[in-house]
Amino acid sequence: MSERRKPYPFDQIEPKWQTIWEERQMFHAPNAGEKNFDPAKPKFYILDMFPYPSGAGLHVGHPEGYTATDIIARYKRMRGCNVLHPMGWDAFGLPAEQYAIKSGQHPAVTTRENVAKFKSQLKRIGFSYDWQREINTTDPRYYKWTQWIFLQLYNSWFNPKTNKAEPIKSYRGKNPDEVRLAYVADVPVNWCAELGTVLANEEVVDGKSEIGGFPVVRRPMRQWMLRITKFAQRLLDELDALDWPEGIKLLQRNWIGRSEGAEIDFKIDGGQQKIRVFTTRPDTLYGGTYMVLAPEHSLVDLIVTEEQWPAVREYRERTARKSDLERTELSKEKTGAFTGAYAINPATDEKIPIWIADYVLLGYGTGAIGGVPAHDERDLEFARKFDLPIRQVVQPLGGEDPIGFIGEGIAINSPAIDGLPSREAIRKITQWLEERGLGKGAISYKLRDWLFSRQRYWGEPFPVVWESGKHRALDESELPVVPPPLDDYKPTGTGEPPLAKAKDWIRYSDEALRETNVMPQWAGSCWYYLRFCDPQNDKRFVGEKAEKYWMGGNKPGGVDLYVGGTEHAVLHLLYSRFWHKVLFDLGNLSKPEPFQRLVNQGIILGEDNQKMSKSRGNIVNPDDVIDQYGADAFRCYEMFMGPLEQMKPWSMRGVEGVARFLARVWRLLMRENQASEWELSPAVQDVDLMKAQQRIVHATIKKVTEDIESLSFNTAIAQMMIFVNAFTNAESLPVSALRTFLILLNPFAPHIASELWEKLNAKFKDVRGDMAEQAWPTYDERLLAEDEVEIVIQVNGKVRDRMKMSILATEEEIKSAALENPRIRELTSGRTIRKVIVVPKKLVNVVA
RNA sequence: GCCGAUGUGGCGAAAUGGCAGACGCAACGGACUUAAAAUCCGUUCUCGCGAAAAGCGAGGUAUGGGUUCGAAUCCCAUCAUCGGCACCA
Repeated sequence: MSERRKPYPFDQIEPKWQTIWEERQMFHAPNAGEKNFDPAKPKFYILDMFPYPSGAGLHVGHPEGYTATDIIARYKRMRGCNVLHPMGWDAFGLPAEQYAIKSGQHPAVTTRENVAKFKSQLKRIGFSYDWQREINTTDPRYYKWTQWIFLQLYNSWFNPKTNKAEPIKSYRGKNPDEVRLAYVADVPVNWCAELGTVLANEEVVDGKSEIGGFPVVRRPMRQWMLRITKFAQRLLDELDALDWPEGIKLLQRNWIGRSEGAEIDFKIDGGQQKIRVFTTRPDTLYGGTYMVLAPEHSLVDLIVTEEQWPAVREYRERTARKSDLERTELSKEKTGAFTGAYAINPATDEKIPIWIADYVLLGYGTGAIGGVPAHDERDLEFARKFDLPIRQVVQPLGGEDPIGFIGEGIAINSPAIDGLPSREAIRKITQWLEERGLGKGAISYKLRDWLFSRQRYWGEPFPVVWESGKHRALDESELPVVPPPLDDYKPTGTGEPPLAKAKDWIRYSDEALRETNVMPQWAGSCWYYLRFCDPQNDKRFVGEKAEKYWMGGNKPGGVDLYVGGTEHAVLHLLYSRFWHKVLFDLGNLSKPEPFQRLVNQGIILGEDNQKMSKSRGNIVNPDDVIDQYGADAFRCYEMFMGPLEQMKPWSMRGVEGVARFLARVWRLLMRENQASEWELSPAVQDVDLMKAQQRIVHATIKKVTEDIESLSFNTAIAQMMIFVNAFTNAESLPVSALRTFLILLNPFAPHIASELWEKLNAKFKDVRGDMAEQAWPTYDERLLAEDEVEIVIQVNGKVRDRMKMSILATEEEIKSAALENPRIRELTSGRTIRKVIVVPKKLVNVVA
């Protein structure tokens, strides 16, 4: 790099202040009982989504949200809050392990290196994290409690009567293993051969693994599951009171996917069994001309006839081989097989054929449907393909084609409900079914139970052992369960977890073997915000008092502001809420929700307006930016780019512009003497402010304060630029105005603000203390007001002239002044003035 | 296909019912300099009438309509881009 002279010595002052902050531990937030804890201060918990420390290091997208939260954190401290602003590492899981496998090093080693790199990068940006609270999900002192939470899930059940999680002891049924919130099931899972593990539905995108983009196939395996579906209704309802973007709430609602309808039992013709179906349109029951089971449905084996057996078996094998991708790609063409069996439509008492088809999913509803081809697109397509009868039972209100009509209309050909509009028909037929014991109203959710085990090495081991084919949870006292130091931790590829290779480790006792699956990546991040409240506690996952204090307040959610990317809208944010509710129900937490306010930062694109990626070569590394322009410029540019939540492209020119602004701030106070040393400018004097100066000082306080509160950092910076432009070239610079300005600047550019503050302190004795200890200034609305304002005069909405009026002028005075204005008179002459609208202090509109 | 977000100068953007383009970038001109960089000052939406400047007029916030004295902002329709879901019965 050329030895261009730096516009101001950021390369010296930035490390200097970072060292001072660290030495004095200025951003440590004391808990109750610690020294310097002030119970009079209100708490403010502001949280970033902690990163996966990948090998690539930080890119400029990470610090966008982090800078926003840091500004708020520093601002809130100056406003007298006790601010919890922590950082940690989400270091278990697939990305870390894939990287380790690629680089040939043990994940523990690469994780340690990556954490060190991320931490040093974050420190260079000057974030005011309380590093005493740093946590790492791969630390046994941390994952001990992740395992402990798993035990809480294992040892509890969801009581539908109380609508709460309760200790398993309160369960009165025979087999508690059927209701535990953590349970084992043989289920068709998303198996990714390349990654050697199963994945959660949420981790599969378009039939490929979210990480790596490898093919994923369906395959039945014995897995640990978490009964999140029991909480579907609460996860839905309790969204309402959260201050989250509506879009994110909607994503979660859609993911949970609640539908109201009915469950209806169809008798099998000539058999004892019943097949239960779920439908949102029980009013179309009379139109049910056939029935479809999911190919994997357990009743298929029992009902299939001799002659149809080969065709059914062939079809089932074919669908089982299909990956999710194929199943959706081939969705245009319906497939299926006839079982040879018949069911009785409970409304019409007609015999209808039972088919299997892969457009019916085992995991949703009851895994079976009554086919109503006239009023369902998919059923219609299926019926046409296989030549099944189509019977209209809903009459559209408009002139639409009744066949394939899926909207609401009037029930026809349905004796029990003929003539009723759809909604009423639904109510009536549901009642009709209930009276006859044929069905009942029901609610179904798209949300599935959470597949919680992974066949990998780099994750939390389960605190579970197996004894004569049965699982048993370990006692709390046996935690943490530490994984063995395996040399060969690569996935086996067979579905057997790598931990199975540790022959000594898995032998728990003569009778018992350890569970060899590990928990998924999301486990550690599900509760890390709780651990931050009390990270050193080795008696409890979080101390009661600490949790009450930091997660307290009068809203349902504990964290006051949570900033992170939209990509976690349904994964992390849903899982966290689920765990939180379980822990809350069991009496371990004081609030039902983790995060009160959520803000998503937008993605930062490369200079070419494309998503940053290695292959495009458009990645910007924060270290390079800081080398050239300094951390303060980096921070300010990240915020000046545009609204926080918006997607926006990076621009090095833009960084330069912001760096110029900071250099102007520096030179406003400092000048270079003949020995090329920086010294305080003689223009800085202890003098009173002129009226115009006072006005701009107070306008800047107002704008910056309000903009920080509304997270509009870009316009806050613009206002500070206006301030500097206004004071540049002033003959004398009142020290009080500069002090106020530096306080406002401090959350954005803390290094330069601290340094200049120190320079002022060295010469002027008017104020004591460090920059970071100063109180946030307040503004006086009276000092903002000008004596005179310019008022725009419009004729028919078009600006025709302006005039200066006293701020005190009445509406009447403004009106007559406008009408007397010669230009306006000229323009309105010969016309009748019909109306005059006066907006005080702003404008007059003459309607002629 | 369904749901959601966004659309304003050469570029990032501001203004959320009252002067469109604050602030910054870029470009151009000037000052300083032997020169350059840096810095400081100024100009820059489009078209028309002015020799030119000042000035004046008209148009302009994706497109077409509407509400209103007044619309980037509210309503309806269309188009484009981005994101999510996608046989969920």
